[in-house]
Amino acid sequence: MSKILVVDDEYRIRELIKKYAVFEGHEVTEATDGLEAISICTRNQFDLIIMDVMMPELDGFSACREIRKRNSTPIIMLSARGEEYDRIHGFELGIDDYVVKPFSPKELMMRVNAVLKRTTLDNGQKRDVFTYKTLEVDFSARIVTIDGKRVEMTPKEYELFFFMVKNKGIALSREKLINHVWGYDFFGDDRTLDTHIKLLRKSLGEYSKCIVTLRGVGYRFEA
Amino acid sequence: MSKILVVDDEYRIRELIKKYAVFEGHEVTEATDGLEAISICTRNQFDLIIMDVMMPELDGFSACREIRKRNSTPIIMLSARGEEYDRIHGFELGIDDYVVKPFSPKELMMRVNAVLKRTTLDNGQKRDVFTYKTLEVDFSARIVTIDGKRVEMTPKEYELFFFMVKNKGIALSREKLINHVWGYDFFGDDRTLDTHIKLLRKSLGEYSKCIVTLRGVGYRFEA
DNA sequence: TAATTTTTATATAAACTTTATAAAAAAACG
DNA sequence: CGTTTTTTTATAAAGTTTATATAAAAATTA
Repeated sequence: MSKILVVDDEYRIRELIKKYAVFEGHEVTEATDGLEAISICTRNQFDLIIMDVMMPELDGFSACREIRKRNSTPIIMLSARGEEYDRIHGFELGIDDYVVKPFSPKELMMRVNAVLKRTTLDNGQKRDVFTYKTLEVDFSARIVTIDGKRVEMTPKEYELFFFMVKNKGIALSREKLINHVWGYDFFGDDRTLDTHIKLLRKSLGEYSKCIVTLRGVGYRFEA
Repeated sequence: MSKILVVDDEYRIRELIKKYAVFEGHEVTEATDGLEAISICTRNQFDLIIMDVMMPELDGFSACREIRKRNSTPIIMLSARGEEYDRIHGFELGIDDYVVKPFSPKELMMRVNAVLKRTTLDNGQKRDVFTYKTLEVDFSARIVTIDGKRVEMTPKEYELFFFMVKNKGIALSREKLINHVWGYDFFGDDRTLDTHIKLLRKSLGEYSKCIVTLRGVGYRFEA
């Protein structure tokens, strides 16, 4: 059983999806446009969002972007054939899958279950995953992947990276980073952090630029 | 849960907003006019202010301006259709959003949540952001943007600017600025501050005029 | 012993301060 | 008042310092 948010301005579509999803044992919440979807998402945590691209008030892409600023709930997009092909296929927005309208409810449900399976652990708990383009950080499994390929990281690299990702968009002072990764009783060399940042950047390849140096302060992870 | 201040002279409107906001899990404080709003704001810190434009004693715009002199709490304005279109849409007062009266409580709540989400970090903490026209200073991220474009600043520029913005509208003596940015043990040249003010003004472009020279005293940031 | 972490040493790039000069404002003076 | 002098701030450029990146060696840990 998963909590699903269905976002579509057409009542008929919402009901159709709801019917099938409830039949599969899921709990469904509805929203009629992007604005409402965002509003609901700020108050509730869903396991999956099914969202139409074309909607009044606020379109699906914009809503998706807004929602992703807060959390990384999996999103399946519904779109008319040929509609915004690039944006759906691009990883920019971190869309997990898409279904072309008109769709067969059966096919949609297959995709829904596939996504849910990806984001659910064997023990039924939800995976805590951060996604940005082709970079995936699985906090539950302590696994980082780029383009689907596993990125090996040493314990210190993990700690440093996870802390930065968890605090993305926030300026982190060298002191804060050291205190968190090495502990408050670390009196080591000042270059230790640099070295680990260097190793981390090397591991991150093309995403190394996400770690921004804040001269005189520390570092910040941007995504 | 956020702390919201509702400012409107009509009891019915206040109660309506309060009912919905409390339902969404927020904590609501009420004020009946601009004067009272300012008074309350000097004693309390809110996460959001919902304020009517037309009020006795002191109108919403004036109150907004006064409040913004002290802090940059997000503000949503309520206005009758066609009322002061320019001032609401202009960035002058730094209004975050507006809703036309009569409004649907549902729509207002969506906008409330949208604004609150914008000002909340991933970790749930409030983002510390200052906004004036198209100038945005994100203290949490240590990022300055103008027209949405990033403005790169050196550490000293940041320190100087952040201190001035935090003390906007206040005359800051050269001594005070130097003590804060360079520390009390700085015995450098007197031109050092000038040079950094110059660099800062260059970075600020059109907003350079916000840094006013107070001959014989120091500088003041105006916004 | 291999993997990982820390330290050391050095390079490099960025940022800071000083110097010198120009410009502007205020004060002094006739 | 208008002009000159003094004081203060603005600006540009050169010189100096500092912070971080990087490589490699040493130490630690598993």
